[in-house]
Amino acid sequence: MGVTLKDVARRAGVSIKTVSNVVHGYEHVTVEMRQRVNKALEELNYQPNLPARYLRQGHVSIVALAIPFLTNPYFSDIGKAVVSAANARAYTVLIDSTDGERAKEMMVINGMYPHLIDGVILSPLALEAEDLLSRRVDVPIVLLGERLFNVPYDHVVIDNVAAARLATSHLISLGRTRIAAIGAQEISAGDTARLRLQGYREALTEAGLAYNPDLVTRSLSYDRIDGIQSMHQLLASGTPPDAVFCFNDLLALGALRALYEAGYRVPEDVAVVGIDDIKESAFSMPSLTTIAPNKQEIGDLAVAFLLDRIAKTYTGQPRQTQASFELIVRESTAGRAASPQQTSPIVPRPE
Amino acid sequence: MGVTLKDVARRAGVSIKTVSNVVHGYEHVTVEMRQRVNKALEELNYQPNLPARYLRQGHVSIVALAIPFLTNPYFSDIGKAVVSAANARAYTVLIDSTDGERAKEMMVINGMYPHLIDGVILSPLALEAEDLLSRRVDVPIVLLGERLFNVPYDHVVIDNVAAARLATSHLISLGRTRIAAIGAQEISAGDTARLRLQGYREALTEAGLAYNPDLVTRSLSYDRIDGIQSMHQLLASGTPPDAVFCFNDLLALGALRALYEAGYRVPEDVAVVGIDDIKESAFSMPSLTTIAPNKQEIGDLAVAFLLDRIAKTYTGQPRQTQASFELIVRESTAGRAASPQQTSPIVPRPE
DNA sequence: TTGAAAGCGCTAACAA
DNA sequence: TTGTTAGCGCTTTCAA
Repeated sequence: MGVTLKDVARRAGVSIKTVSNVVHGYEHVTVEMRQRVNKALEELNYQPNLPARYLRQGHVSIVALAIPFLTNPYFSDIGKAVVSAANARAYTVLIDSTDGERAKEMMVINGMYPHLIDGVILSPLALEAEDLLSRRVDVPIVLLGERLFNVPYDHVVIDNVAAARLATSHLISLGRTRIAAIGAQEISAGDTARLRLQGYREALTEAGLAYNPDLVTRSLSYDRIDGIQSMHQLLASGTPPDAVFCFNDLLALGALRALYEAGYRVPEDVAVVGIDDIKESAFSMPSLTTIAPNKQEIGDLAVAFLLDRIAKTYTGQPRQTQASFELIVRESTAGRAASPQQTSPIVPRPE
Repeated sequence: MGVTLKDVARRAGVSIKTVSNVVHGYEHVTVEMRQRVNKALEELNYQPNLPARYLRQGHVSIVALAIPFLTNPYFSDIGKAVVSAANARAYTVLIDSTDGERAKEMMVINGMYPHLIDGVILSPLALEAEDLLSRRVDVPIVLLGERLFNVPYDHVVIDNVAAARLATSHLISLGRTRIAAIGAQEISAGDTARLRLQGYREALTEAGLAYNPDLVTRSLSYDRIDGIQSMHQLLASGTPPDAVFCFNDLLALGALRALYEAGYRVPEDVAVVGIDDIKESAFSMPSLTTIAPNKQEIGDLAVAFLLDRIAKTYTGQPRQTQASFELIVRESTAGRAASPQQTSPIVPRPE
């Protein structure tokens, strides 16, 4: 196997403990000892055996991040944010994708890597509240996203109602009146859709516009293809909308694609807004106006909550925090006047 | 801490070994014993302590995958492929991003997670051959991509020269003669650019077209923004190209964006081809013709090579394999006649 | 300031 | 078929 403390100790002619002390930067070691040990360490290229250390210490300084899809740019952005937040606190992140399957999410919450991680940050898609309530392992969990609020775990979200209201209001401010919504879902599927639909309706009401169910399409998943289908459906209906609020960027990019296929001009004929601010949205044709959640803030908050729980620095009631977001106006609503990749953030008005 | 084998043994009134036998599905255990143990296992919700097992066994059934950028869709696709290949062989994957920084790549090859992983699949960007040659740890490594061929490690690639030749030939077959190339690099930066440029030139020569350096642009990185800049540069030059071969999809998507900004029609005025087949390319406007490397095959091969090395099933000379690839023709070269996404049923468009 | 020894939870060799 | 025990490499008392 590898080089052990024992090997180093023998080489340096000292005890194991002394080597361990040097490795850990323990203060009270004579300079001469320290030099001798460091020399042996270097010569033998000692690498600590982490499993052994973990076995002894009982914790591992690793957290898992479980997201539905690694290849969804929103989630890979979140992944990046979590990794950087965790690294800043000397934690390693093990990234896992659940494919939105309940079975995999169950494995995540019920100790997929027993004793190999100190905690989990989970963005659930299929899990039900009872799954979380009946779990038998006690590894700390922090939840991300708009599902499972009635469950005793720390949770990081954005204010979806406010975000949707801001997006819709922006379309209204352009003078649009037939504003469609893409991405509604049956109640059972989750809360994201419900909250965003609520924000959409609130903005309409506030502006004195009637809510028209014919302008709202449903889709099970939130991928580009769903946006394409929904948009085609809206265009095929009697009177096409003059604006669309899509419940995420991938849907919006699909909608742009469908409008392109059908020969509509964006934003002249139809203005489009999304939510997520994935990188691609700054480069689509036209570039996409969107709500940008502060992803780094989401990562920072989630890691902070989780490490609190792990260290038992905080043992109180479950906390729920909302990360900030902003509207980024691009060509899909402002036309070519908007500089494509530049951001012109509009901060939501305080509640 | 958690529930241990000892706890279970006490509960079931048997020895630790018997419990261990049951946990591992050892054959020679009486039914009655097995039942008693399973009951205790269930009641106590036993979770094996992996670090302890690893310490004992000396290996961990985990491999690391180190890619430059998690948020680059090509690499997240590769990540997905590697994870599925590894899972199929009962291995867990720890995904890491190096940001293309030499320091981080050095950490990866020099035992970032000592004893916590059995091997590494690395897609190097900044590392030099000597870095790999002088490393002192002996964790198996498999290399991905077009760098560092003169180094004694297993390596999975695609035939870049052939791929570039195919892409360029496709443009030639459309009758284009002023074919530009976006993504060339100084020699030092790596081999991808050199090989793809070589394939481009071979295709030109084969067709009796002259190589024109003015039609070749350089870019340090391969992001959308680089494609935008290069394309603008080409358009600003005296006579604009009638086709462009971009050295990856992100460059090509940037080029599409620049053509859109400048008011050119694709493919009528300028045809565009990329390499990578990231998901977004099927949905861009127009959708992007591209070379699709078989990413699952890349993942399968890399994992197979690595597990061979870990198990010492293979200890011979370093192996180098080329994964297959294919040309996917979409709108950016075939026009609206091409079906935009191979997979999707598109609702017919009015006019 | 340094050393000796116990023990983390597990598996494997050996005994019964 | 089941039990006992040693030891993986480390950290942590406790002594010296």
